Amino acid sequence: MVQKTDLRVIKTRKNLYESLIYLLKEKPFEEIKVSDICEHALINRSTFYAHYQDKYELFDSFIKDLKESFRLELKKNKNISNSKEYYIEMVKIFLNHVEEKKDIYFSIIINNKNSIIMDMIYETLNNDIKQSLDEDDNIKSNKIPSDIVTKFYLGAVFNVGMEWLRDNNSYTKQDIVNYLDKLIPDNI
Amino acid sequence: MVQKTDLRVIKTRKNLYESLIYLLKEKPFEEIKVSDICEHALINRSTFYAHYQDKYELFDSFIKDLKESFRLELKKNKNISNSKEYYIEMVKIFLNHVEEKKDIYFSIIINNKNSIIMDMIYETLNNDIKQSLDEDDNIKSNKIPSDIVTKFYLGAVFNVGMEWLRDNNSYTKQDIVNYLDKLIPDNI
DNA sequence: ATTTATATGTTTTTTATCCAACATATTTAA
DNA sequence: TTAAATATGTTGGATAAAAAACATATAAAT
Repeated sequence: MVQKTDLRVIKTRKNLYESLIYLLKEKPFEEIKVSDICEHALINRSTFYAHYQDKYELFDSFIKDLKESFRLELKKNKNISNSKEYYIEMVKIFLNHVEEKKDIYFSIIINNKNSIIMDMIYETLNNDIKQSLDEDDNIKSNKIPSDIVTKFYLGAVFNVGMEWLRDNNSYTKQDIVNYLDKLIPDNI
Repeated sequence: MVQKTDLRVIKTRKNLYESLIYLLKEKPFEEIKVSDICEHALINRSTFYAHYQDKYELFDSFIKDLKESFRLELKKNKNISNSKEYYIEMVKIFLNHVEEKKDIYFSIIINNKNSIIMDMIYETLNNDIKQSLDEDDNIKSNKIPSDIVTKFYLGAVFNVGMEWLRDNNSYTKQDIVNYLDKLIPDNI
């Protein structure tokens, strides 16, 4: 049995994350000092260094956790990977996730860490599909190789989602879902 | 020199307060268990009891702190106590304070702890006037005794503010300030 | 009425965090 | 360019909080 993390550790990390997000809304990442983060988080600086080497490591760790939470949400998608329903469900989860944490994503975007989000999300989605393909042995046979089909729709869905994330106002979540529903053929 | 409180203590109390407020939005005070508060605050129950006897003491302490923060804001009012400007400024500070913490006040109100707020605010305002009268030796002489005048306008302003707090939608802060401006004579 | 489950308090030991002080680096001002 | 001010890392000792276990009390279920 995996023994669970000390509550104090959980709170310390939580506070540091939240402090970082808070400060990212105020000023660019490069201008944020470790001492700022600690001060706002009510964490002693020595404690900071007990957890992270520097603010970069904190940021990485934060992104890693964000990824993990996204991954967990994706896990709820029970459809088979190369089906229309799978992609539609995937994009819904993605949009909900981003909406829920829009403060965070917005902060990351205005700090020009755009590519980090893209990498993070793409990798998570991609792994999800991989795993789902492995678990699922009865994939419909097809003229086009399954991994090609996968990449094709993943790329498509991912790019539409990213566009929605960047340009936050033009379309509702439902719009996006509807568009994708029309774009993806019923039987892949 | 007064040595400052350990950061850990500050955070523990902060977490417990926030947890209480959070839970007060979900269910009535009487239904909230100490264990609920701790669980949501990520605080060990034994730590809770190191700070407070029970949830009632936590609540009292919370109200006390609320009062203190209100008192500090009031201190910024530099006008002399028995002047129109003083009362107008006082009501502005009061309205701002309530607006800023409306989540909290709302929670307290729906839990029928209305009288606690009223007592707390009235007492704070009243003390502020007392102190301000003490500090200020050149109060304008007047036919009516100064303390009567004080109680009169304090009661008036307080009651209007309370009405605004109770009935949260009918008037804007500016409305209230305007009405009071008309109701209070220019030279008291 | 008796069992079962939840909640309340309390205690001891272990540990994460705080604090304070220091040396070193980096930035800003004179 | 040098001095002053901020920021970064590190350390050892003090302490608040966590964990785990226990006894008691209250509420819910049988």
